[in-house]
Amino acid sequence: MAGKRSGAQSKRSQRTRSAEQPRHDPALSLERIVATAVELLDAHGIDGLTMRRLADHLGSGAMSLYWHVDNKEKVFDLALDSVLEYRELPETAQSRDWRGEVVHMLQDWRAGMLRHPWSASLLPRRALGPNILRRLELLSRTLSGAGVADADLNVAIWSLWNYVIGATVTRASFDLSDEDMAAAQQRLALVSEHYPTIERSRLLLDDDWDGAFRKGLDFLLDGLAPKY
Amino acid sequence: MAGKRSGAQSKRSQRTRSAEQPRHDPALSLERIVATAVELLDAHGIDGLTMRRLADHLGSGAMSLYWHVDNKEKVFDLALDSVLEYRELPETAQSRDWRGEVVHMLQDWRAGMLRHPWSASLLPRRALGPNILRRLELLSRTLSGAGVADADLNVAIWSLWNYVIGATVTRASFDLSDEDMAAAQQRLALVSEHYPTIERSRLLLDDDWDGAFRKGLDFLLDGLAPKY
DNA sequence: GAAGTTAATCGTACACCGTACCATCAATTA
DNA sequence: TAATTGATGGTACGGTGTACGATTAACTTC
Repeated sequence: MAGKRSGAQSKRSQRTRSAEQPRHDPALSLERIVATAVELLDAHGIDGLTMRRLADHLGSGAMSLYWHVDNKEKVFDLALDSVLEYRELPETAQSRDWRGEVVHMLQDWRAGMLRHPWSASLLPRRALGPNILRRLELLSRTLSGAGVADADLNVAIWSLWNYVIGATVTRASFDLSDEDMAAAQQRLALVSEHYPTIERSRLLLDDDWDGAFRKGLDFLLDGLAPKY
Repeated sequence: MAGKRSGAQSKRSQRTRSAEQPRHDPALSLERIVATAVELLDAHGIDGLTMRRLADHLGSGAMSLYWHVDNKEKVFDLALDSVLEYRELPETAQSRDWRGEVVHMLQDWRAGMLRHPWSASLLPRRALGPNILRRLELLSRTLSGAGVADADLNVAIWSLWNYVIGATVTRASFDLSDEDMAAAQQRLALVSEHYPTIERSRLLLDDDWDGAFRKGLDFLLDGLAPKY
């Protein structure tokens, strides 16, 4: 099988030879493609990204994309990963306040995905991109530095990961159109009837999502590392 | 706008008048449609469900489905919700061992979704179906009965929810084809190089997902309700 | 009975999708 | 100059969701 440029990451790239352009310089590039894909996803949602539309916005023909990208799935992969870049806190100053670091990174994680709600719905079906791995590595290092034993690291990381992903996916699923929101409101009427405890705790009405995320995260960290 | 049978839940149904058939009895029914959709999703994954194929398996024409269902999205909604039915533990015996109850229900939740991996990837974009609400109500009631104050209930529920959803979505995303698994293995080679801490803790290699889920859940419950 | 209404089914058609295949052209290399 | 390669894109194919309208069978009302 294999397309024209399958295998590793294709593209020209390193080859320090000289400061010459590859050939002319190509109209398309992976970077431009991914950036435009993210724009389209932001603007029109996950179903609003089609190869033809993407090509249009890039001023090229649809099939030209396929020289740079194996298929549409890859575009999704790249778009998702591009949203998950993370710049570390400027001054780590040697592991001081590990808890603050963890909270910061996880809040940033969530915030980054919520800025692009489609990313949450993309997540379930994709493997781990490099940026996710980088975040996991960072998290591991921080927890490890805080004294968490290697044997416990696994569970700790997964717990935090699960919490963040779940929170993000959930929050994103509530970012619905006004129409859907109206339907949801309507459903809440039924809720009060059949689900009294939910009603009493105002579970679905309280919209301080960020605060709830932070609080729950604190509880989880309490449970994970009561001794540190 | 509106299709022929929009509005509430359509269908004939209650009307206790007499034990007579609605008309003849229709070849199609919401129940049959949903059940078959779940079969197809189980067998061929999320992209394997098309209206035409669904109709074929039901022995009907594709457009016939649209009398019972507004559109394909609704089929997904119904399929997802149908997977999330829950039978309570037979003998609740008045709130004894609330923690055991919570763990049971959340494990069941996760297990149910993992039995139908497509359900996890469906979740992010759908609103709360009745069965999810029922589970949330149950969870609320149990925690409330265990003494959690109404003010804290909100955060507690969301934390548990987040954890379960995240764990399920993550686990499901690793249920990939053999081919994808091979690619993942290959990526692990790079991991060892660039992500030493991940490598050391064997984060991605340890596959005792169920155990990790249980342990992390315990940690979370420890943090949530240390005093109960 | 007849006539009208409604529940339910489905064939056809349309716009759009991802992408295989192949032709094309510009720049580089020989 | 000729050959090679990087990069682009037109056309076409098989598939999708579903709008529209025709069709039939059962029930309701006279």
